Amino acid sequence: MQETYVPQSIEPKWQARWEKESLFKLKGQGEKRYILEMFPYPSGKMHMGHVRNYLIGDVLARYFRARGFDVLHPMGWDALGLPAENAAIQDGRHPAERTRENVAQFKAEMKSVGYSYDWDRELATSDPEYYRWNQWFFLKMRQMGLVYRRMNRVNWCTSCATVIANEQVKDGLCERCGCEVALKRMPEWAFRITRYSQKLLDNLDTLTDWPDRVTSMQRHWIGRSPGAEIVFKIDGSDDAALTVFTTRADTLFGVTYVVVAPDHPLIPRLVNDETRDAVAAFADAQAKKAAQAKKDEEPDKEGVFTGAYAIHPFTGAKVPVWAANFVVSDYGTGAVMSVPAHDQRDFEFAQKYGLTIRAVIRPAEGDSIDASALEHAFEDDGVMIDSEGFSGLTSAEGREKIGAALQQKGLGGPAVTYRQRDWGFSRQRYWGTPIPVVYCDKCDPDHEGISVPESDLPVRMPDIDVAKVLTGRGEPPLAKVPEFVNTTCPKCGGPARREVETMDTFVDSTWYYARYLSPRLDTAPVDAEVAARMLPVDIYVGGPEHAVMHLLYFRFWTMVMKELGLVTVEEPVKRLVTQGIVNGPDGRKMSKRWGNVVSPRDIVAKYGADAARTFVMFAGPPEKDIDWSDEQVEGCARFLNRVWRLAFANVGTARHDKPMGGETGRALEIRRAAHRALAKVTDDIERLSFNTAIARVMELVNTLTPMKPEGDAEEAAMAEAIRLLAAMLSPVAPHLAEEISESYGATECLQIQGWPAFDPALAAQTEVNYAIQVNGKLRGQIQVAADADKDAVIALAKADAKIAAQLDGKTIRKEVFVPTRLVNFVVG
RNA sequence: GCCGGAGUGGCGGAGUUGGUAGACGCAGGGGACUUAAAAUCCCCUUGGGGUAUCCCCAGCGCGGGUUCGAGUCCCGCCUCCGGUACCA
Repeated sequence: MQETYVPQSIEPKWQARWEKESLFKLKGQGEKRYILEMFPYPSGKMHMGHVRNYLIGDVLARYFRARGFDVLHPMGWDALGLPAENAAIQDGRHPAERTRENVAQFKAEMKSVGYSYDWDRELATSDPEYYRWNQWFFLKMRQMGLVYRRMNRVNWCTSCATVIANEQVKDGLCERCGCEVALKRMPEWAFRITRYSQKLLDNLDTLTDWPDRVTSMQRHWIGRSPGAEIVFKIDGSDDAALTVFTTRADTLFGVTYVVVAPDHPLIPRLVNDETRDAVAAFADAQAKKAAQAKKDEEPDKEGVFTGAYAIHPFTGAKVPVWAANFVVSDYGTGAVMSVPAHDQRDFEFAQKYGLTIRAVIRPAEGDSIDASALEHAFEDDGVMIDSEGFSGLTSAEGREKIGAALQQKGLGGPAVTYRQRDWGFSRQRYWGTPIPVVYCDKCDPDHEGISVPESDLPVRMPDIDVAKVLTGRGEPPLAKVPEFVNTTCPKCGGPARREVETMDTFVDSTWYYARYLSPRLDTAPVDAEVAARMLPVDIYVGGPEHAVMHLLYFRFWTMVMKELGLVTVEEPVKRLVTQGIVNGPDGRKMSKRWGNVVSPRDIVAKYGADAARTFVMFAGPPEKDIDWSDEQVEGCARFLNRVWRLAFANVGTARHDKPMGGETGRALEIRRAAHRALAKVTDDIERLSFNTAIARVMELVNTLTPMKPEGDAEEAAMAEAIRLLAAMLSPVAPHLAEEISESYGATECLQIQGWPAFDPALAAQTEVNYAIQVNGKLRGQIQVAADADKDAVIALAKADAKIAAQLDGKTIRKEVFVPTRLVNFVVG
C-alpha cells in the first residue's frame, strides 16, 4: 500500500481486474436481482445526469452481488432517433457512423466511472438483429388486432413539404425554415393501447414499490371517466345522429344546445347552404390557431351555428347544434351536450352567443336556483327538478336511472371514456425501424398494406447517399430510395412498393429489458425460459420525465408479450426509482447556454471516479434534484483521503491474523463502532438512502482515526474495523475499497468476499439516552441501561435534580413513556 | 385553471411507524504544526437573552387545529419546481 492515495493509479488497475475475472456476469443460479437503468440515447458526451442515473443502479448491483444474489446489470444503446438524423441533414454524415462513434465515446466514459456492467449483453437498437424483432412484434400485434391505420392530425410545414415533430415546432413556426406550421390530417399506423387502458389502470394498484407521483400521473393520464353516451337524432334526417358523452346525465333535461368539434365527421351532413361556408372557414381558422397556440394561453371560446337541430331523447325538443373550438375531436365522441346552468364552460358559451339557460338541478339543501339570474353555473350534485319522471332524484340516482332508460330506448346508455389515446407510431424518418409492410395494387387495391412474411425479416434500412436522401424536405426519406421502395409482392410476386415510414423509437424501448436476457437469440425476441426466471426487473432507475409515455408503453408491451407467451409477468418492473436532475453549480439546469456544464471526464481525471461517485451519491436522496458543487466534491475527495490514511496508518499491524480477544476497553469500542456503522449502512442501502449510508461511514472514520491501537487485541479490532469499512464503501467507492481490502490481506475481490454480517450484540446499544420532558418541553436527559424498564427509567428521571425541581410542588397527571426514547411528565 | 411534488441553519442535507430538530458534508471563525504556504489535525458555528462550563425563550414557508408531544397528521393559504391543456 502506497502512503498517498492516487486514484488515477489504482482505478484502471481494478477495472482491469474486474473485467479479467468476469465478475459482473449472470451465473444462472441462486436468487436473482435484475437491476436496470434506462438506457441512453448515445448523444456526443455523457453528462452528470447519466452518471447519477447509472450510479444508483451500480451501487445497488454491487451491493446485491456482494449479498450473494445472482445479479443482472446490463447496458445498451437507444440508438435510433431524430437527433442523429437531424445532425445528418446538417453535416451530411451518416447516422450510423455518428452513432458508432458516439457509442464508443460513451462506453469509454462509462468504463472510467467503474460501472459494473456485463458488457457481453450490450445491445443497440440500430442493429438489424435488434429491430427485426420490432418488426416481428408488429406482425404479431397486427394479427392480434392491435395495429391499425387511422387518420390523425400532424404538424405540416408547407415550405419543407414534410411532417415535423412537436419539438421541431417553435412558437408555431417550423424550427428549420421558420415558416408557418399547419395541422394536416394524414393516415398513420397506431397501436391499440386503449384496449389495455383498464388493465393498465387496475394494475397500478399492484405497483406498490413505484413512487406515488408516477402512479398518480399515470392514473391521470389514462383518465378513466364513467358516464353515459347519449344519442341525439338530427332533425329532418332519418339516420343522422350525434352521440355525445357526458359524466352528468342527471343534467340531461337542462340541455339547450349540442356542440361538436370543428372537424367532426358529421359536419358535412349538419350544414346547409347558408352555413356551409362559415362552418368550413371556422374549422380552417381553428386548425391554424391550434397549430400555433401558445402553451400557456387559453383561447377564447368561439363557435358557429351549423344550421342543424338535434332532438332531445326524452322531451323531443329541438336544440341547435353548434361547432366550437372547446370540443376536441379525439376525446369522448367529439360531441357534447351543453347544459349551461350546470357547467361553467357551457354557461360562458351560452352567455356569449345568447343561448337558453335552463336549471334542472337544485342544491340538496336550499331553494332552487333562478336560471335567469345565474352568475356562475351551479356545478354541484343536487336534486333533479323539471326532469319529467326523474324529478326528485338525487344526481347520483338520476345518472343511474337515466343511463338505464337510455339503454332501454336504444338511445345510448352507460359508458366509460378514457383520456388515453391510441399510440400513433409511424414516423416519416430514415433512422428508425422500417415498418414491414408492402403495398400491391393487385392484391391489396384498398392499400391496407400487406404484412411482410416473418421469414423475410428483417426489413433493413437501406444504405443511402446521405446528401440526397436526408434533406429534411419533401416526401419521407425512404421514399427517395428506389432500391428500397421497389419490391415484389409477397402474395403474387408482382411489382409492389414498400411502406416508407418507420417506427417511433419508443417502440425500441418497450421491450429492450427482456432482450438483455438473451441478446443474441435469433429464433425469438425473448428466451421465455430465461425470462421466467429473471423477470420482472427488480429495480428500474430513470428520469421522471418518462413517468407516463415510456413507462406506459413499456407496461403495455409487457402485457402483449405475456399474451404471446414470451414472459410470465404482466408488469415489467417491481420497483421504480425516478432520480432527480443534476443541476449546475448555480442551481440552473446544466446547459451550454448557461456555461455551467460539468463533464464527467474532467471530474474523473481530476478527483478520480470514486470521489465523483461518492459526491453524486452523497449530495442528496436519489429522487431529489441536486446541484453540482466543486467544494463538495473536494470534500468527498478529502474524505477518501482520510480513509486511505486511516488504512495506511494501521496496515503495518494488520498483516498477521491476530486473535480477536479482549472484549473490553478500546478494542471493544472499536468493534462496536464498526459493527454499529455496518448495521446502519446495510439498512440505509436497503432503503436507497445512500447519502446517509455515506454519512455513517464518515462517522466511523471520524471515530477510528484518533484511535491508536496498542497491543494485539486493539490491533486486531482495528484491522477488522478497516476491513468492514472497505466492504461498506465498496458499492460507492469500489476501487479504493478493493485496494484497501487487498492491502489487508484479501486475495479475492470484494464482490466475491461478500457483504459482511454485523454482530448484533456489538451493534446493539448498551446504554440509551432518555429525553425527559415536562409538559412536552425538554428539561433534562439521563443515561440508562438499554434494558431498563419503565418504572426504573421514571424513577431515575424523578431523581434527576433538574427534573425534580421542575416537578416540585406540582401534581403529575400523566407519565408518558416511550421505550429507548423519552419520558414526558404531564403536570397540572 | 387542473394534476403531482417540494419548502428545515450561510449552503447541500439528516430526522425510517408523531417522540431530544439541525446527523454528515461544505462554507466561515479560532487554534496547533510550519521560517512561510499548502496539506493535515483540534475546537467553535440556528437566532435571541440571561444571574454564562449552566439555564431560559424562539425556531422546520404562513395561519389555524388534533395530541402529553407535530418538521412529520388534519384544515385553509403563500412561494417554487415538474406535467398538462377547453377532457364533456
